[in-house]
Amino acid sequence: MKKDKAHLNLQRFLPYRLTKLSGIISRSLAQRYSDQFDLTIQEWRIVAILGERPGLTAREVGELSSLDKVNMSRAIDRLEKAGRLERKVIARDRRSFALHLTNKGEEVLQQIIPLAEDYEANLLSSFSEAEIEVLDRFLNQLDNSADMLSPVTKKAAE
Amino acid sequence: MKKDKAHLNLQRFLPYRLTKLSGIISRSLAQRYSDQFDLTIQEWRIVAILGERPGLTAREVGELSSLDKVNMSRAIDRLEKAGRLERKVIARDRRSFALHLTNKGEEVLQQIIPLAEDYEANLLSSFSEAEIEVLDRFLNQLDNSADMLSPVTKKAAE
DNA sequence: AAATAATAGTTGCAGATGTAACTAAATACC
DNA sequence: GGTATTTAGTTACATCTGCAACTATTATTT
Repeated sequence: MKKDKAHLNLQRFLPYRLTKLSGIISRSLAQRYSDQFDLTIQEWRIVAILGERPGLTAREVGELSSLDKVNMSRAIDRLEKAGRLERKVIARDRRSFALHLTNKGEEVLQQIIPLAEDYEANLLSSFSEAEIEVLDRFLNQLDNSADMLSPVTKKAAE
Repeated sequence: MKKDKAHLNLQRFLPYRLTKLSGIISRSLAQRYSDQFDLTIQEWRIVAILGERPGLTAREVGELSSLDKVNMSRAIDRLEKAGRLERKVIARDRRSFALHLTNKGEEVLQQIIPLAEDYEANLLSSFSEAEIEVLDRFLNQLDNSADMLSPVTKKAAE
């Protein structure tokens, strides 16, 4: 009698597909950032956030960039040493600093933004406007489901 | 005169969104696999592939699971030590082995498949059948674009 | 068929990353 | 107001990961 074995096609398994896709994209972007600006992806995220909202603390930037505090601490160190970011003392809370891009940091950001936008546009070049909106909605739906399915996490990073 | 600074909203940046999403999903799945089966995601991929196609070599499994040869070598070691996989000598090429799941490995696979399918179904619970097809197409389109945009890579893993 | 190049897989090492412990400061509690 | 608890950020340590060098075997070249 034939045993009914369950089968699973990995190549069609959504978590695998997403991880693979995001890996390819991340490696490709990391390469560009690193080659041209000596910038890691973590640093890029921080710079991007601070460009929009200067003066946030490490914790706040971390929340917006999905980086935990250890990652933040290290990336901020590197950015500061590279002269791209500075910490300003906050009077009312001397545990944290207000983070600001320096001119140098701002310059990097201004150079890298078109590059990032260009990359994104290329990724989406086969999508119509309407499809991009649908994709956007799909990603939000997946985010929501994924959050629901996540064990309650004490990670600071979300 | 106002400086025209470029802005970029990280939260809406597709590579960021994909990385974040895939990270949440991967961590969540890794947790489950690890808790219940003491299995890493790499090992899971290998087991899943071998369940469908026993007898492949490490290189072949690696291609199908996007794992490079170093990752493969290590994961195969762990699976073998756990008694979940065995290597069989191939007469015509003594550099490689034919990989097979043991009964133990097959058992793990049979237990884990429903869990994985259940997780995926939950991820997609807010999607209609038609939407799932669209999502599938979108992911393929993104894969294609991402591949085009990747620097020619000698990675064995794709 | 000897020499050369290519391939499969392993291992050493270095850098990256995550967890947990730690310090300093702020907040809550009594 | 003083003690206990929580929070922001840093650091130490252990693990993971990726690259490059290596071994063994097979394929190619001449």
